[in-house]
Amino acid sequence: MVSKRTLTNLEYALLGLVNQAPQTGYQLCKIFETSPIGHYSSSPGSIYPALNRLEKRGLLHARVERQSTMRPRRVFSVSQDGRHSLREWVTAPVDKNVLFRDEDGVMLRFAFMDAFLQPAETVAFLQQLSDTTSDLIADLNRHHQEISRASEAHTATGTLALEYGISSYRNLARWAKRTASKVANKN
Amino acid sequence: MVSKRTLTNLEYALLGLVNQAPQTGYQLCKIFETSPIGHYSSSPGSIYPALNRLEKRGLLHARVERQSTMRPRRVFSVSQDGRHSLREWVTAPVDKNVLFRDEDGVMLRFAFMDAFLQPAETVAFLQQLSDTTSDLIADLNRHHQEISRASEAHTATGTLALEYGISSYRNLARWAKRTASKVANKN
DNA sequence: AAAGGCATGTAAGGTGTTACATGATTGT
DNA sequence: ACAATCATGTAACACCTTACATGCCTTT
Repeated sequence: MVSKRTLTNLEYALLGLVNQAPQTGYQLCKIFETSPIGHYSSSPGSIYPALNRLEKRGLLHARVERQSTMRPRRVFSVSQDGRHSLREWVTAPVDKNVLFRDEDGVMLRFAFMDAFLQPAETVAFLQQLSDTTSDLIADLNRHHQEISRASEAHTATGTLALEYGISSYRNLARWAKRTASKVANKN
Repeated sequence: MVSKRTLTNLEYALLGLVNQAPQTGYQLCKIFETSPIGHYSSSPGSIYPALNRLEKRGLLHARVERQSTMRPRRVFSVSQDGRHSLREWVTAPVDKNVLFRDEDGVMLRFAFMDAFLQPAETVAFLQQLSDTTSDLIADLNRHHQEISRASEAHTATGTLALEYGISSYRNLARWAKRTASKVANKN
């Protein structure tokens, strides 16, 4: 049994990008700089160490070019184990607590999903996401009622911020349903 | 000139909560456990060290009860410096990059805002938030067009995830405007 | 007198951030 | 020859997470 340690979102993002096409660390840095993938700063200082970790764990394989020089160039590609890890990550159930604590991570999974899943499976994921989100909304509504009933030292803007949170998840649920139809109708 | 080091969101959250009412570390732990404030796990292992840091920097003051025993109890309240820090944090302009990288932090600022600002100032903040969000949406739309035009190795779900991001900021802009009216109409 | 909630803390480990350092290649 | 860009890496630092340890107080 391989070590079950889970990866960070950054590591999964790298794995997912390399899975789309083999890349060097520098190219991956550029992608993070120029595209809104995740909300990381993601400078070389985090990316190269992450790539090295992934290589050490055997999820990524590096083909070394310019080998003789002191500044070799490494082109990464995803190994079997890496693809397996990615698939497990992408297909994991959408847990309510995970959704609450790490919505970015859930969307990251979705973004890399179509390298692994059939449209029908993607639709199922979106349906599950929509359901879990509804559960979360119910929780937040309960909390909203509680702080309204007991007029605590809870501030006005505090309540309004909570309402934003709720509207935010409503938007997620709407998007998930809309997108599920889109994907389904493309066959 | 006092050290300008900025605090973490957790530290600001603690400062803001203690500003609403003096609290012990344990009570603050309970608040994080039972309410959807921020998306932290926020167990004792992060809260107590954070409180100690804030005390060391003179932003929080602890009144010690049960002093003679080996397990004293500390009730925290916010110092002048602490209130000043909070006010500066809350009233800082809404920067586009900050909004993109740390939306939670911006909403946290809003949640603690009414301890410091008049309704009119809160409305101004929301207006600024709405404008900055529109800028961000424009950026994301540009990026969306780019990846549509150049049909790269960009995946279908990747594009859909980007669309979620855009819808998400649209929802934020809507909320900001709606909430601005609400606050304005309450005088 | 035992249980459970109140209350505070430490230690190990991993990760992200910033800033810095360095070498290779390409274009002008 | 020089600058810009390609390309990789390290070091210091701070923070969060998890797990663990400990003691006080109230209720039964």
